Amino acid sequence: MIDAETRLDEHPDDHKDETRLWLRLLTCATMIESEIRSRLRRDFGVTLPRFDLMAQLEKAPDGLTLGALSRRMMVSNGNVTGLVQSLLRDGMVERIAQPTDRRTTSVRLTEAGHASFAAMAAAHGAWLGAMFARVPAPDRAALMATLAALKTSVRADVKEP
Amino acid sequence: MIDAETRLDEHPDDHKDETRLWLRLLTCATMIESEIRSRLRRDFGVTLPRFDLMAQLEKAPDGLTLGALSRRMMVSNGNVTGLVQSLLRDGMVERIAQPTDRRTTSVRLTEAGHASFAAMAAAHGAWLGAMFARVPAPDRAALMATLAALKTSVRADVKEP
DNA sequence: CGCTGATTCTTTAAGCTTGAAAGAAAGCCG
DNA sequence: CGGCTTTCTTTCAAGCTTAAAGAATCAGCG
Repeated sequence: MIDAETRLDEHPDDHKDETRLWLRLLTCATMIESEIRSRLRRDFGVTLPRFDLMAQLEKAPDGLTLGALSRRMMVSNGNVTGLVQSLLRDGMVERIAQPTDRRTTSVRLTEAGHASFAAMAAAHGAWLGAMFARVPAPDRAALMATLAALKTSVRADVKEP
Repeated sequence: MIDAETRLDEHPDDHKDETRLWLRLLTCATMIESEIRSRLRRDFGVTLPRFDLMAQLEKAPDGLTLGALSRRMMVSNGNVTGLVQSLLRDGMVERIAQPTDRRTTSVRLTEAGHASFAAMAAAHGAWLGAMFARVPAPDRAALMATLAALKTSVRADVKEP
């Protein structure tokens, strides 16, 4: 039993540590996301998914295809279809005719969309600044680096069968 | 303009750093959550919210009220009602008569629920172990600590007007 | 040219989620 | 005791989300 117990000390099979770490990460993300969601609704009458979509378009002045939006937002294709349709109704985004490939339809922010997003982005940044305020600057830098490593680690595991 | 520029160097008003940090945290959480969601569906035919609810009950052998479940899972009350109803139909949980307070209804895992959850939890732990495998152990410890600080920081900001 | 397969978007059904409102039950207090 | 507040659960509408299936287009190839 020495082998089993020795391995247990250093590489426990129950993965309790990883599970706790994951739950803590999830708790932080959920807390922040819930708070941002409710503030966006309260102060701007907008849902979080629509804000996220507009944020992607803000970073791409030439517009994005629905597929590109789907990949960047890490949501399904059909999801993006519905979000774009509702943003079209509200006049926040517009479609761009695509002569080269008629399967794709690109989308970009309208003037109204840019203006609306600018106001929300300012508040959004201020909220995050306040939420992170009590985390020391060096810890933030370390967090940024470790999360990059985690992203790489997860991606490697997902890609391998 | 010296004041403004000086302040900009040390406390930029756009909160770009905090926003990037938040987006990276969100990306990690979303990647892991999506992967776990699809594996739970593929291997066990169960949805992530139901797994989460069963995980809470597993940690509370005496059962939990719906309100306690709602707070621990950080979701709305009505959400828990629906999840419990569908788990009741599947025989995974059972209600406990509560003589002291007839407003509350406690819920706990059935035998079938315990057995079903045990199999899923083992796989769940193994998945997380693999996803975190490429993150060095010291970094994990630091991550754990910094996330605790972040949790405190966010909670403090949320509670204050 | 026509065929085949891949890509892209849309649609559909089922389930999840919130926020708000309603109802039931308990506790408090004059 | 009666009224008030709080707590807990449920219901409801609107919107989000996924997975899977379908439709349209493109690209390559015989």
